Amino acid sequence: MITIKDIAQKVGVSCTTVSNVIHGKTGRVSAETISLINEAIDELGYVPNMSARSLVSSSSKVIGMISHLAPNKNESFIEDPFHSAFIGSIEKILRENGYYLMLRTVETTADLLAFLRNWNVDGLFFTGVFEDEFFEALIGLNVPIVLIDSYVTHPNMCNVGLEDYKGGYLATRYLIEHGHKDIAFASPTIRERGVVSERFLGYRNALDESSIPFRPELVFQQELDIATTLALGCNIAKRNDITAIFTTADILAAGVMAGLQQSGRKVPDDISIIGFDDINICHLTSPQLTTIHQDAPLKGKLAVNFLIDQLEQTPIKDREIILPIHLVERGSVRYI
Amino acid sequence: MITIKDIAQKVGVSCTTVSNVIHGKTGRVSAETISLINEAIDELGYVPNMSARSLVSSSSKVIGMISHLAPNKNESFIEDPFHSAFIGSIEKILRENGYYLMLRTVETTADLLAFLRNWNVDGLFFTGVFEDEFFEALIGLNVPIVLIDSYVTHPNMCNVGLEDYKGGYLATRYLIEHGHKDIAFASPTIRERGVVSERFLGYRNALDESSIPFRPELVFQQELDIATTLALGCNIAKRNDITAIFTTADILAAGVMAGLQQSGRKVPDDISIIGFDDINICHLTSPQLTTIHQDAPLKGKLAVNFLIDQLEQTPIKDREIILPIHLVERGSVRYI
DNA sequence: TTGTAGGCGTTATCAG
DNA sequence: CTGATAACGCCTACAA
Repeated sequence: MITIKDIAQKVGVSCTTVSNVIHGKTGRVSAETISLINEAIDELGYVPNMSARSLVSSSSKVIGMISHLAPNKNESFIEDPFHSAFIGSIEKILRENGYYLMLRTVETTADLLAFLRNWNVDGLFFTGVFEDEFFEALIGLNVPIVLIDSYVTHPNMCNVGLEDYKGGYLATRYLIEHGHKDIAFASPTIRERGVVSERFLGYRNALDESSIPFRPELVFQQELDIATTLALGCNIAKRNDITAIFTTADILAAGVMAGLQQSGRKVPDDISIIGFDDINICHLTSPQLTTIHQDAPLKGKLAVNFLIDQLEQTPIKDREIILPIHLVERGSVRYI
Repeated sequence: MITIKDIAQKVGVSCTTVSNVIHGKTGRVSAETISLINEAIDELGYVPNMSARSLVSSSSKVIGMISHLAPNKNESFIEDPFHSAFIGSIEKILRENGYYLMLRTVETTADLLAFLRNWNVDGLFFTGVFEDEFFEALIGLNVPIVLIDSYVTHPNMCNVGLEDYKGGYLATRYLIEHGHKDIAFASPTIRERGVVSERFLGYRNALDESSIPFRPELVFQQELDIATTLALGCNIAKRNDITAIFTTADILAAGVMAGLQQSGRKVPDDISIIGFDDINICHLTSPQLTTIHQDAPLKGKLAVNFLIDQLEQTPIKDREIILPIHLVERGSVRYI
C-alpha cells in the first residue's frame, strides 16, 4: 500500500507538505514541489486510506441509505420497484462528490446507532419515515438526514417529497370528470402523516368537492406484493358497485388490473383504473396505465444535493422540496 | 464516542484485556473480569470503530457490490428489475455475518482499484462480467471475488450461475412441442461467453434437434429499456413469419408482449411468447407469462456464502454453483 | 516554505 | 491472567 509517507520520501519532502498539497492547501508550497508531488502521486498510484482519514477527522464520507424493517418481516431491501429507481441516481451523485454509499437495513434504533458509530457515518437517507418511536430516535442524532417521501419534518432534517395531496386530488377528479362516482381507493396501509394519507386526503376532497359521498367500504388497504394485489383485483371484479379505482402505486395498479382481467373484467370498459408514480410498468399493461407522474431520478438528485449542502455547511434556504406531479393520460380510464 | 479505553477505565483493566474479551480470546481472562467488561460495554453502549479496526488489521468488513458502467452511458445502478432482486438478499446475509455493503459504480479499472484501496475492501461482487480488459484487471486483484451470472472463470474467483443453456433449450423445446417452428430469439446483445450466449446456444440446439433450420433474421438483439422492447413487439407484430418468441428476460418479454398487443396482435392466439427469470411481472401481464424460473434470493444467498467462505478461509470444495432452472407454464404459449 | 510530533481507536506482541 | 507499547495512515498544531 502506497502511503503519504512513500510519496513524501520519493519527492524528498515531509508528510505534511504532501498532505497539504493533496488538500489543496497549496498557499505555502512552491509550485515546483506541488508538481513534483502530484507526479509522484500519479506514478506511485497513491490513493488515500479512508479509514485513516476517518479516524483522524471524524468524517468518513460514508453515507448510509437506510431501510427500516419491522423486526419480524423477512422482506428484501428493495420491495417496490419504484423505491429502487433512485438508488442509482443517488449513488452517482454521491460518488461525483467524493462520498460512498452504504446500504443498510436496520431493525431497531440500536441497530442504527451502532451502524452510525461503526463508521462515523456522515449522513443518512431514509424513505417513508413515520412519526413513531423510530423517528423520535432520528431527531436525536447529530447527523444530517434527508427524508424522502416522509411527512414528518424537523428543523434538523431536510425533506424531499411530492405533491401527494395534489396527486390524489388530480387522479380522483380526473375519474370524476370521466363520469365516475363509485371510485375505490386502493393503497398500502394508510398511516398518519404518511405519503398515502396525503393522497387519500386528495381523494376525499375531490369526492367532497363533487358532492360524492365517501364510502369507507371502497377503501382497500393491503400489502404491495403481487399475490395480494392480484387477489384484490379478483375481489373487486366480483362487485358491481365500483366503476373506477384510484391506486397509490403503479405496481399496485398493475396487480389489480391483472386480477380484474384474469377475472374476466375489461379495463377500462368495465372498470377504469389510475395509478401513481409512472414507472416503466405503466407501458407494459394493456391498456397502458393512466397515472400520476413523478420524476424519480430528480428526486434522488435533489435528495443528494440536500445532503451535500448540509454536509458542506452550505447555507440552506429551504429545508423542503416538493416536486410537482402531473397526470399522464393513457388508456386505463374511460368515460361513462 | 465511547472507546475501548473508556470501558477499560470503568472496569479498571487495560485496553488489551477489553479487546481480548471483545474478540472472545477469553482463555486467559477471569470469568469475573469478563462479565464486568461485558456489563460495561452494554452500559456505556460501546460500539467498535470500524475505521480503527480497518486501519490496524487490513480487513475492513466492507464488501463492494460493483456495477461496471461504460464510461459514456448514463444508466442508473439498477436497470433490470431482476438485478435488484437479490441485492436485498445479499445485504441481509452480509449483515448477519458482520459485513457491510457498499454500492459502487466504476467506469474504469483505475476507479475500481482506487475504491478497493480507499476502504481496504474485503471482497467484491460482480454481475455479468465478460472476458474483456476489465476482467483481466480483476484477476490481478488479491481480493475474493464472487462472479454472478458470468461465464468467465478463474481459479481466484467463485461463480454463481444458472443453467442458462438448459433454460434456453427447455424454453425452445417447449415452444417446438407446442407446434412452433418459426421461433424468434430476442435478447440484449449476445456477447461471447455471456449468459445470453448460453441461452442462445440452448435455443440453437433445440432447433437443431428438431431439424428446424436456424434463421438468423429471427434473432433480435436490443437494449432492455421499455421503449425499445415495445418497439420490438410492434415490429414483430407486422411480420407473419413468426409464431413464437423466446425472450431471455421477463422484462423484455413483457415489453414485447405489450408491443404486440398494442399493435393488435393477440398473445398467445397469434403469437406465443416465453420469458426468462420468473420475476413478479410475469403475473401482471395478461395472459400471464410462461417463463423459465430461477431463484434470485437463493442466488444472492449462495453468492454471499461463497464470499464469506473465501473471507474466512473456509476450505471451498467447488468454486462454482450452477442453480437449477425449471419451466413455469402459464398462459402465454399455445398449441398450433 | 517546510518539518516535527502527537494522537485518532484498535490490535498484536511480548513482557510481567 | 493482565498490562505496556508500538504500529496502522493520516491530519493538524506548532515550530523552524
